Amino acid sequence: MRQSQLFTKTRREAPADEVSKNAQLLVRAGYIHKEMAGVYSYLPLGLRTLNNIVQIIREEMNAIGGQELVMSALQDKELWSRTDRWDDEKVDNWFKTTFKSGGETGLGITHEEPLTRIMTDHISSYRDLPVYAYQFQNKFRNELRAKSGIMRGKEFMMKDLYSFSRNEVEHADFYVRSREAYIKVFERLGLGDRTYVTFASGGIFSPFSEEFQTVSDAGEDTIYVDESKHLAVNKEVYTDEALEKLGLAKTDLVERKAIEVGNIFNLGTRFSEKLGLTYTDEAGERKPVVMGSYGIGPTRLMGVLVETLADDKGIVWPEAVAPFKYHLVSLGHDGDEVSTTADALYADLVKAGVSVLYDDREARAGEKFADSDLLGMPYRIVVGKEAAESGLFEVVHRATGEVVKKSRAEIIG
RNA sequence: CGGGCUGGAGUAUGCCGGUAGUACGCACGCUUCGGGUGCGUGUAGACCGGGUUCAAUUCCCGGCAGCCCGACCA
Repeated sequence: MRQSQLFTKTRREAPADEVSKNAQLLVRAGYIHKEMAGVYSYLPLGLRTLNNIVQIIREEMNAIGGQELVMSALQDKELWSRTDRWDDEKVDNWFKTTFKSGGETGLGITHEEPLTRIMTDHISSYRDLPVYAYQFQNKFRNELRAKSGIMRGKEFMMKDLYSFSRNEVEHADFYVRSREAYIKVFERLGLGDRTYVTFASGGIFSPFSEEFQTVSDAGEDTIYVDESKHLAVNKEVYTDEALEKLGLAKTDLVERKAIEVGNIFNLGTRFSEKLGLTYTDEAGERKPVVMGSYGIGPTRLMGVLVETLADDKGIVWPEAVAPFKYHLVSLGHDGDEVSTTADALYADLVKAGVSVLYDDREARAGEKFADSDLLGMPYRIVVGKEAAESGLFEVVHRATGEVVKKSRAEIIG
């Protein structure tokens, strides 16, 4: 993509109404636009990044048998009443509204209920199980206080997968596989080293659950990390009982601030019993389906990546999620030899299918470099006089600043 | 939800009870061209409602919006 055609522009100064690093940088770089407190739009560069994150998660969910679908945002009050999760006394962060024809609806905060009901149409025999279904969708939660930029919004994207199994054994098998899949996701995103499987409270669902916590000073949670075992315990369940269950010793644990980037829950038969999701087993006996739910927040992850990897010059994307692999920066002017060389290289890269953002704007080198640092592509290819003459291009690694000279063929290769 | 703060050109800000200043941006011209070049000209602004006052962007009240701390976060 030619940067001269990109409608978003960078800003020299951070917006006054943002304090979090992720929002400041993403707004300055033109990745996102703030609509309201806790509500952000994703602009072209931001969407490309988000889509890359989504694709990694999608691949890993598919790899463990997940089937993608998408459910409605508008929710059926009657359905949620059956599980006692409609009443404001029970769940207080609904965005509720009314139909012109009368009656209430709400914007989806999560999707256990609708998916369980969908499954009642399709599951009736043990032969129909197990089923693993997931979606990427914006969730709406009427938080009293949005904060931390895109890491905690009122509208945010979530990947939510739900498992439907015959029994606890089958469920436990998938639960373990989902945990492994999550670990792969965070590794691919470049967050593997600092993301810990974390023992936590199960909330309303069960006594315990597992979270995936990424260590970051911008985090809201406090966890206790065993670095050698790469495990952690959330402060909320930092008890002798929990530590014993995990085989962790207090003396091996260090306190860290962290942000929750994923979680996995055992749901048991709580939803299937209330909503009538049963199947007939081999013996002809009707049984409730055993469920689990598994969430990851792609938009939050995007914020976490900025928080943990950015430096004082701007964003630093891991290659796996960057909107473009290369930022081709031309220092030429008015069709001179330098810009002709850059144009030719750009054409070759596009032809070869290489992901590249081409800064073909009429601007000074300093401004272009500053913008390039801010935008955070993994590699910058600089085309100046030297490159035009020698045919060797400076390829600068954004994260380390390391410079390597490469020929056109080597870059495309 | 409790506590605190803020609201002015597109953005970021200084001052102020009486003609709203600066920087960046943007437009035009010249200049410059490997880390936000320099100069000139132009462009553009007080959240909404009420009150006090001769006079309110400024002070007071209410609303709305935003930010921070805490609480909450299935």
